[in-house]
This record gives sequence, C-alpha cells and structure tokens, in this order.
Amino acid sequence: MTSTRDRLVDSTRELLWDRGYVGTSPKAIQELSGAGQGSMYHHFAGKRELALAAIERTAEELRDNAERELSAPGTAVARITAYLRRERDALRGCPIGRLTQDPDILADPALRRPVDETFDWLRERLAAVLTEGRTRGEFDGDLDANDIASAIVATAQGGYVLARAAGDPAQFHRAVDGVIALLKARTKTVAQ
Amino acid sequence: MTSTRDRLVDSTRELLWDRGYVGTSPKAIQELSGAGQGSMYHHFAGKRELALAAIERTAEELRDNAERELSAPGTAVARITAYLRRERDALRGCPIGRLTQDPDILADPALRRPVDETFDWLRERLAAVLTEGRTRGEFDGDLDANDIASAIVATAQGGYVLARAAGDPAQFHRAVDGVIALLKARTKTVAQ
DNA sequence: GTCTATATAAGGATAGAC
DNA sequence: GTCTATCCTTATATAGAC
Repeated sequence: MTSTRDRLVDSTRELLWDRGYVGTSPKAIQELSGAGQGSMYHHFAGKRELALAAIERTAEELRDNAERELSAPGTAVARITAYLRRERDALRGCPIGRLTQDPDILADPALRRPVDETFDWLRERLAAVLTEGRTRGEFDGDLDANDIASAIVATAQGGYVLARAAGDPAQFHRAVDGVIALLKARTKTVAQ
Repeated sequence: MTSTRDRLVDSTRELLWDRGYVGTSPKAIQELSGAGQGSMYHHFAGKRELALAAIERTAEELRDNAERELSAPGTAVARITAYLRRERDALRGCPIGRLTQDPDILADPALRRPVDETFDWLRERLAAVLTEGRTRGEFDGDLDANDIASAIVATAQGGYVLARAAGDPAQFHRAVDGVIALLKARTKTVAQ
C-alpha cells in the first residue's frame, strides 16, 4: 500500500526522533524500512536528502496537530490547556525540538529551516490565542502575549527534558500544570 | 599546570556539551585535549568512563552555580529571577539537559544518574525557595510550589531549545521573561 | 527500481615498545 | 605515562548487473 519511498521517509522520521541525525545511519533506515541499499540510494541522494524529507513531513504534522487544538472553540486558556494536556508520549520527547540538539542540523540551513519555522509559527499562534483572549476580556490587567507564548512553548519543550531525565512522564505533566496554574491565576474570577 | 587527566575530562565536557555522547569520538577528545591515544586509554578505560567523569563534574558545577543564586539574600522571586537571568550562552544550551537527548546516556544507569539527580535537586531547590517565599507572605493566595518549580526549570530548558532553533539567544530570554511575569503577578502588590 | 559487490573513512579500541 | 602499530566494525556511499 505505501510506497518504498514513503516507508523510507517514515523510517527516517522514527529514527531521527529517537536517535537524532548523527545517531541515524543509512543502514538502520534500510533495516527499519525493509528497503535495500540500492533502493534507498535510488530514491534519495543520501542521508541528508532523506532527513530533509523526514523533517519537513514531521514539521507539517506537528503544526497540523497543534492547529487542531488551538483553533477549537473555547476560551484562550481552555484551548492552550487542551493543547498542553493533549495525550502524548512524554518520554519520547518532541520530534522537532529534539533536532535542536544536533549540530549537523543547525549547521545546515535547509535542515534547520523547518525546525526554526515550526517554533516560530507555534509561538506566534499561541500569542494570537492569548491576544484574542485578552480582547475578549478573559484576563485581568495587561499581559505580554509574546513572552507568555514563549514561556508556554518552552515549558512543553523543557517538560520533555525533565521527563526524559527522570524516566517519568509525570515530570512533563507537572511542568505543564505549573504553567497552566500561573496562567489561570491571570484570568478574571468571574466563573469557576 | 593542569594534568593530562584533567585536560581529557575538560575536553570531553566541552565535546559532550556541543555534540552529545554519540557525536563525541575518542579521536576528537584526544585532539582537543592534546593527549595521545595511548595516554587517553591509560587514564580511562574508554569513552564511557571519560563521559562518566565529565558528566559528574559538569553536574557538580551546575549545581554549585545554581545554589549561589538561589541561596543569596532577597525575596523568592528576586532570587529565582536572578537565577533565570544570570548571564549565559543561551545558544549553547544546557550541558546537562542536552544529555537527555542521547539514548545511549539514558540507557546507561551510571551515565544517566547525574542527569536525573541534577534536575531532581534543582526542582526541589526551587520549590523550597517558593515555599519559603509563601511562608514569608510574598505571594497572594495559595501556590503549588512543586508544579511551579517544575515549570520554571522547564522554561529554562525549553528556552534553550527555542534559542537554538532560531539561532537567537533572545528567544531564551523571552521565555524566561514570560514565566517571570506570570510569577510576579502572583506576588502581593505591596511594594514593586 | 532493486540487488550485490566494492571502497574509503571514521569509530573505538588493544598490544607492546619506549 | 606516552607513543606507534594494528585491528575489527560501522558509516556512508559508488558501480554496475539484473
């Protein structure tokens, strides 16, 4: 059903997620995808081209998933809470954030771009949701949407770090609960 | 002045910080330290033993630096702010947090322990500072010190991710400013 | 499109002389 | 303690047949 090409890209995505760029070998990609060596080099020029396709696809998917939560109906805080509490494998971490630890990725503009753009988009999207909430009068006083949006994205990314260090997904959720509690304290105490 | 052994450990610390465990080769360690191959294997059994010494040393240093800010005089928020705003090379990231992206480190209990313990300590230390602040009456209402401490550590760790993705240290500071703003909003509005 | 053969370099270490 | 020689494996391809 799926083409060899697709299986190569999907396998690369999995391996990049778990082992990063430097930790992912062509041989491992071939084994996971079930494609032979000649086949792999027929479809892609090499590891770099494969990684590029894999990263672009992963970035697209992350964005789509985030947009689903963030564009749902509800208050700003409810949507951000839903986004942060969405079910996930916290121990596996973020497939995009992970790539920022790979010097070879950061050094290559093409490989780096989807990473950069994903976080840029996410930060702006969260800031827009916060601004919308403020316009609607959800929050008390003023609120720097850009800084808080950054803090929210960072809390999630750092939550993965804490979870992986401890080997315990609860550490992710604890961090997320912390930032949600801080954010909720800024909402007007009208309803519960 | 410094022993060959120390130069080997220091070089390994630098390389682990920048390239991670899988990205650090014995050859690179030898070149950076100026030690020969025989010399390296005389002092250490191999890459793993070198990494162990390097990670333990880095963890110790991180802890000492954090303790310096967190045990200073001042309010809880002032100390946490000083900790988060301490001068740093945000683009380089956290030398301990970085290791959580290395499957080989997480899979090895000895290599992983200092990483786990560092974050455990840091989270508890921040929670203690927050609890102390609450006892002193710095904060309005209640406040879940553990969750907020987690969120603070996570914001810093995630701030590095954002900074590295963008190639811009300002992204780290933006996230940090966001969480500080949220935290400050919880202080009693007595003084500024 | 896929397979097998071959190739160069690097990773990670051991052996033994000095 | 340090150096050089040697070793086996993996990384990352290229070449050419089918």
